[in-house]
Amino acid sequence: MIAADTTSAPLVNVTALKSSCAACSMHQLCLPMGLEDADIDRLDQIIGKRRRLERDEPLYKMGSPFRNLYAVRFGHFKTYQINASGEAQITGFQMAGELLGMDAISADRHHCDAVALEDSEVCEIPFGNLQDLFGQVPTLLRHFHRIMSQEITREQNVMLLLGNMRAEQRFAVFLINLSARYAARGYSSTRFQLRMSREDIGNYLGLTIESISRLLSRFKKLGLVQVDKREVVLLEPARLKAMAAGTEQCSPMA
Amino acid sequence: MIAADTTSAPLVNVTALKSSCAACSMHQLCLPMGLEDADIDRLDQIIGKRRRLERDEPLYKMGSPFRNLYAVRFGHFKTYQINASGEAQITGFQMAGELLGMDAISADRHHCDAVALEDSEVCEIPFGNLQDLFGQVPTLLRHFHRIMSQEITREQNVMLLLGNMRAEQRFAVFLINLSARYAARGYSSTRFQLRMSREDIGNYLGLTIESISRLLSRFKKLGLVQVDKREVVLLEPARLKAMAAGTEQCSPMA
DNA sequence: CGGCTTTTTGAAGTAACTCAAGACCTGTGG
DNA sequence: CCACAGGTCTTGAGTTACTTCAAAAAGCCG
Repeated sequence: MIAADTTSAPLVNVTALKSSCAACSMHQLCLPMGLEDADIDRLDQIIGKRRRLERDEPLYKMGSPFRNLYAVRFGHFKTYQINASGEAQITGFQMAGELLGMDAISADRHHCDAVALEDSEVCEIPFGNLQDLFGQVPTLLRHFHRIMSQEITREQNVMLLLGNMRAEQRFAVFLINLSARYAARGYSSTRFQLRMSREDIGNYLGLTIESISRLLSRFKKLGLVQVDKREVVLLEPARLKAMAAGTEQCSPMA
Repeated sequence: MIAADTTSAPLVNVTALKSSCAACSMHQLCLPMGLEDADIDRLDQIIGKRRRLERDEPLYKMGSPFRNLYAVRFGHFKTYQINASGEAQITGFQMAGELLGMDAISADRHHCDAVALEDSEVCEIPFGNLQDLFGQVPTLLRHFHRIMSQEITREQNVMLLLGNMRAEQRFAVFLINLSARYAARGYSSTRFQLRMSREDIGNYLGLTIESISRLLSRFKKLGLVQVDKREVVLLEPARLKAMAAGTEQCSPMA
């Protein structure tokens, strides 16, 4: 359907795919949030080309030089760090409207790898140009600070999760978090596809793939969720929320 | 020695304690890093009064309205989140030259508690004024972005630690991290005081106080460190670094 | 000193891991 | 279309790293 874009000549590609924030369905969640039309135009002018990625294709690698932030247009990504012994830790899953690459600002090099979980598209946002624009559009600057701050609080929440939650609570938090993010994008909050493997989920939550599988089975048996391959239905979101908050728990095989 | 300041009248206090970044020993690590003298002066003009805190005194609480960022002048702080079930997770320890409160920008409310670990002093940095200054001093803005980005990467490193390191590696990372930060401040990298309790360390590392105590005993027995109360000497920093990197490990009681 | 908190150490328990095997899916080529 | 190979997921059995519980030792401070 859209294969023509990817096979066309580069020049056409760049031109055809030049972004327009105003026309993008994500603009109320993304960088241009709250901007006036005139300012959105100015943002459009500095935003680079779109970039399409296949499943498993890296958007950037740890250590590569930092030039752009990326806004997810559609699809999903994961970001992960690799330690000295070669093991990975997934630090986040990103979906449409979310910004990638902010960890690279401090050292001018990317601090983690970002990989597409499915066929996806991003807008390249040349950071140098964005910085120039900050001086002219204070609203944009403020919103950018909010986005960075939000990333900080998101990570603090993950630290809380990894530092002192039991497996079932971690998993409930994970499901409820996805649910809320899909809801914010106009999708169902109770029925969605997991775009990542069980292994990715386990890695992100500091658990093994087997634990995730068992957790899913348990939640299924308890009537909390319905699962078919990667399709998930949250049957009892309220109880899941309570579990995520830590006010309710389910015994290990009631 | 400096008690006179705290007991003097408020007005005198504010005046006497008005900050001067140029004169501050931390200015090459803190917000004014890399600024020209003229710009440091402009920063000085917006920076609020200093605030002195006693051990265990809160700097801000979760949910309180966000007005200021804080730069630590001396002393140490911890920041922590409290979940619905009332348990805390320490998200960081801050020392001189480090910035507190960036997690509050996104929601205009503080997202965690910050508490002094010992008698400490901070500079209040009214965020509104700082934002005004960003438009006039681009260097300052860029450095601010670097600081926020650095906080993001720091937290990603903690996620890596909590998500897939064994207890001994976590603890080695913790010690090496403190060592490097003291070194950057001109203090010994091999001999320093732990400003936080064993319980705080355990909480931060996702371990129990008993585990920390056992780890310390083991490291002591292995000749890696010397410990007397809260005074720590790193006897084999190279091996500790290797453990932190994951390239070396010590068996559970060799 | 005496009461308090913090730290250490030991013994027992357990949540989650590892190992292992089989089921299930998915895509490829005959 | 089926067969088969390679990955992903599930389930079970046994192990273990860390926790929990408990008690004593050490430090702190009025």
